[in-house]
Amino acid sequence: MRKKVTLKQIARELDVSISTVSKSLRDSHEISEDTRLKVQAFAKLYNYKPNNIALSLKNKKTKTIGIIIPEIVHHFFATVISGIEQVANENGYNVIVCLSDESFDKEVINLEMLANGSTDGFIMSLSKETQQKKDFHHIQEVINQGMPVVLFDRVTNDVFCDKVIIDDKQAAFDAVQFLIEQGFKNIALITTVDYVSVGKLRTDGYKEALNSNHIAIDEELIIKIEDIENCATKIENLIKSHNCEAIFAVNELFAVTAIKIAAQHNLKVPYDISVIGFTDGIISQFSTPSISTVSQNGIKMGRKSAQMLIDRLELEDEENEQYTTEIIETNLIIRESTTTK
Amino acid sequence: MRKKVTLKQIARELDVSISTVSKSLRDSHEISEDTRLKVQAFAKLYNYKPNNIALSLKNKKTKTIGIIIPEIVHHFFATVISGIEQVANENGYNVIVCLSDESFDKEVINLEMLANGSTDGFIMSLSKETQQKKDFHHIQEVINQGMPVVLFDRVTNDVFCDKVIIDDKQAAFDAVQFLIEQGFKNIALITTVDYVSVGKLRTDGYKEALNSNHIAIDEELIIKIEDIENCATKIENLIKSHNCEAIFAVNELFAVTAIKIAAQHNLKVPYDISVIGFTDGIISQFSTPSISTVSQNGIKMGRKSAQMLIDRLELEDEENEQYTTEIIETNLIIRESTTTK
DNA sequence: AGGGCTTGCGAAAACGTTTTCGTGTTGAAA
DNA sequence: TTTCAACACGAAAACGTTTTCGCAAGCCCT
Repeated sequence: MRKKVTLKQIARELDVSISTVSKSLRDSHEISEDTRLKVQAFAKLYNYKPNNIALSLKNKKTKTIGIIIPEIVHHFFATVISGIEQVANENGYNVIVCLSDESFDKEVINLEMLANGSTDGFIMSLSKETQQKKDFHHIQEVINQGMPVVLFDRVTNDVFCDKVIIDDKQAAFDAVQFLIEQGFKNIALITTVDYVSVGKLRTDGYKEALNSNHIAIDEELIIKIEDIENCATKIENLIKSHNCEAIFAVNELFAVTAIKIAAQHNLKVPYDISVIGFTDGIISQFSTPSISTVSQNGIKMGRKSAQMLIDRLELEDEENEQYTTEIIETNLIIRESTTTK
Repeated sequence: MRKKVTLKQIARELDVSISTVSKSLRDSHEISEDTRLKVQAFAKLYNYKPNNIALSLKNKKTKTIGIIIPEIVHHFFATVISGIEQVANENGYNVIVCLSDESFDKEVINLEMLANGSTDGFIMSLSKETQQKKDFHHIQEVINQGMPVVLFDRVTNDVFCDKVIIDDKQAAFDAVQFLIEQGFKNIALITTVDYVSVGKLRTDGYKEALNSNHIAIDEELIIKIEDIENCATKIENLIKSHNCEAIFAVNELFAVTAIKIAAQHNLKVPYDISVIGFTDGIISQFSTPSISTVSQNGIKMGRKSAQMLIDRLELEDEENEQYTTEIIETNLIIRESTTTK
């Protein structure tokens, strides 16, 4: 077992000082070519690589980005991480991933754990519980300590920092508008409870689309799902009791579940009901029928978030207090789950 | 902006030495109750938290696990990370995630980057390119330096370390055996090229199942996909040219693609063709028809990997050279894509 | 020969901890 | 009064770097 070699060991072997070794390896002009080459050869032979931890301590920079998200087993979040990782790597950063599991406490613990020197900044998406409690002191705290934070997707207005979002309301509006243009009037909405920020926004977009087309909002056609486990009966009732012609679902799971339940009642999508979902994930692409959906480009979102964070990290002096909110465009992908009336 | 407070600053404020502060906070009996309480109160007030980097440098332990996987936008890998993260968190470790993107070079770069002090050990799954080149010197190198490595799923016999796998061959055998028991004889295989270790093993299992049931292997019924993009024609040919009654696919994507293509040719699954896939991901669960599949428990795999790594990290003295290979059980989940003949 | 410059190198501080060891003060025992 | 232990605290080393500064030797110029 050949342990990693340090400057000190090289110095001892070659009978020079540590400073000389360090300078030689960094091609300092202070060192004669003789010594420089000798040291470099030796270092190469023993495969010397500087210790990152020591460097971090010295430079007060870890070159590491902390990511805190609700869960990773979720195609959208996975793509975002993927995007973050790309840009991070391009800029010599590593990413350290923590999962809050939708729990406020875990979010706080993870944040505090990483804030003690482990990372230079954070990219986060809020947990459901955090959004519900509206308690963001932990985030404010790390910002006060001078660590930049970028919030994405599930954000809040209560903390000032850079943000990357999609225009959820507009995207929902567009989707519903599309359905209306296909001739549908009785359009149902399957959404989340209101404290989930994106769910609320998409609901707003839905309502606005109906309003601007002078279609009355029928509250019976709107159902709010708390947990996916026992949503079946609610959706069942929706499909049976009303003659809904089309459904806008605020995520993939709701969309595919609706399609399944419809099928169980001998209603074929899209012939009997049209469905549009949200998020272009695996489900939308591969289910039969494939699902028309609002595509939010997770990779792009991740890349943008990482770029904003790194920019701020490498600015450092200017103290640019101008926080910006970046909006990633969405687009409607029309597949097999929609048709015209 | 209130920067993080250090021992030194507390010491200066209270006019005591750094040692005294450190000892007070660690409840040393060397310190009088007076000073101890005074220091603790002050530290609490200023929300002192020890700097992780400094601790890492001192202890030569980072309490961080490096994960290197081919990609994260893949349900299986996401579940594994999730499992790793659970156990890591329970034991006070963080995880730092790097993606090789199926590239050998990126795998090497990431490994070397993290090996310079950033992590205490690694959990990896090999990239396709690495498996193709059969070059594992980078992994051997970090092991030689005394950092434990756990390989999972895509492993190799050429490097000695702890491993966590499923019994791919047996699982494939079971799946095909099941099809045979349903009365099918013309069973096709959609698999990967041979250098993907798990693909090869699953292919072996398929063949063995046929053999042990005295069914001749028809090479025309076996197709090997290199990249998913243009596999359509191959699968099309398979479905059209042969009267294959059932298909065993070595992953979800192949399975769902086969079902789609079959549908395009007016062949209904499972009435005309039965299909079994591999990996119980989103696709299998939510596509219509839902897909019978071999379920590999990613969470369990991740948890086990993390546990093995941490065990070895915290053993440290015993130099236990006994490497073990853990096998995670799989089970066949029968859904709508299979029927009896 | 003396002053000044360049060259080549080492000592030491700094980053923030923990821990070992030493040391001065006190009180009590001899 | 001397001796000794207990007590309370500080100095310093260590982890592995980088970088500033100082210093000695050699050279050139006058």
